[in-house]
Amino acid sequence: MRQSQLFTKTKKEVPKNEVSKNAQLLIRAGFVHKEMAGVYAFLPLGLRVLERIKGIVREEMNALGCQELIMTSLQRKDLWEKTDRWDDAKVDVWFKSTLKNGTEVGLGWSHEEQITEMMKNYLSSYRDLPANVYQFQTKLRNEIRAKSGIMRCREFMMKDLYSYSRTDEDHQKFYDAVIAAYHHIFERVGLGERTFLTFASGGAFTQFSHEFQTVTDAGEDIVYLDRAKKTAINQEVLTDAVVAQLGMDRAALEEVKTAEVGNIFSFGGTKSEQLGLTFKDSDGNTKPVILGSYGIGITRLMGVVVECFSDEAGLVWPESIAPFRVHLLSLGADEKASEIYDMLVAAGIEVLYDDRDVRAGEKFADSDLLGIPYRVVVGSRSLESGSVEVKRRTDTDAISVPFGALVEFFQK
RNA sequence: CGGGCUGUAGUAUAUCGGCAGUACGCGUGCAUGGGGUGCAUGUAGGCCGGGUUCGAUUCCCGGCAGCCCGACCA
Repeated sequence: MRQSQLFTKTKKEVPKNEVSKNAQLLIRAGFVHKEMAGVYAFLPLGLRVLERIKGIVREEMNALGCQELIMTSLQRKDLWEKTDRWDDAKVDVWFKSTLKNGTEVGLGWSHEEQITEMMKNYLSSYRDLPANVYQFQTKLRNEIRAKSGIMRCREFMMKDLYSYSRTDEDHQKFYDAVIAAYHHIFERVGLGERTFLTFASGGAFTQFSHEFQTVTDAGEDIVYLDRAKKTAINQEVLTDAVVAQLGMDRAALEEVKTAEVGNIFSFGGTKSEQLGLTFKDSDGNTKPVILGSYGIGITRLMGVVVECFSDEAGLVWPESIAPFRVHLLSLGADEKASEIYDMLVAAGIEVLYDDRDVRAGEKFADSDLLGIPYRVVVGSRSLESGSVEVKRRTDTDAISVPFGALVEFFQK
């Protein structure tokens, strides 16, 4: 894409009243627009990052044999009454509205009830199981206090997966496979080393749920980390008994601040019974479907990446989720730069080409702010030497690559 | 939901109970052209409502909005 055609602009000033690092940088770089507290629009560059994260998650979900669908934001009241979660006293994040005919509807803050109710239409025999479905959906939650930029919003993108299994054993097997897939996802977005499987409250259904917690000061959770085991215990369930049960040594646990990027739950058959989701097993008996739920906050994940990798000059995107792979800068060498741009694009490399008529300093500063992994500079020096300067966003020095070797450089 | 702070051009900020200033941005011109360049010039502002006052952007009250701390957070 030619940068002269990108409608967004960068800003030098940090937005007033915006303390969170991720929001400051994403707004300055033109990745997001803040509509109101906890509500952000994703602009072209931000959307590209979001889509790349979704792409990785989608690949991993599909590899588990999950099927993608999308539910609705408007939800029926009667569904939520079945599990006693319509009452504002029970769930305090509801946005609710009323149809013209007086019918009350809820705006989806979660889709467990709705999706499970729908699945009743399709799951009636053990032959229909297992079934695993997921979606990327905008969740609407009336948070009392939105904060931390895009990390805790009233409107945000979540991937939620629901598993329907025949037996506890089948369920457990899939649950473990999801854990492995989640590790893989966080690895791929660059957060693998600092993301830990964490034992957390299981609510009414099981003793523990599992969270994926990423170490960052921008987080809201406190977990106790066993680095050797790559697992942690959320402060909310930390007791001597729990530490002993999990075979950890309390003295070895390290207290760290983290952000929750994923959360997975086993519901057993309880929720299915509440909702009437049963199946006929091969022995002729009617049994509740065993249910699991698995979430990843896509927009929050993007915020956490920003928090973890950015520096004083701006954003730093891991290659796997960067909006573009290459940022091509023309310094008064538009003809040659355009030629290189066409060549790279033809080779299938995603390039943002800064073809604007602005000062070199501004181009460099913007390039650092946008955080695209590779910067390629074409200028008078290039024209003399027949090569371009290539620099990684995370490096301080550039290397020289001949014009003819450039495509190959980015293809490996 | 408890507590605290704040609302001045598109953005970031200053001043003041009596003509609202600066920087960035945006427009124009000239110069410049490898780390947000220089000079000149133009553009644009007091969140909303009420009160006090000769006069309110400033003081008071209410509303709305934003930020922070805590609580909350399948």
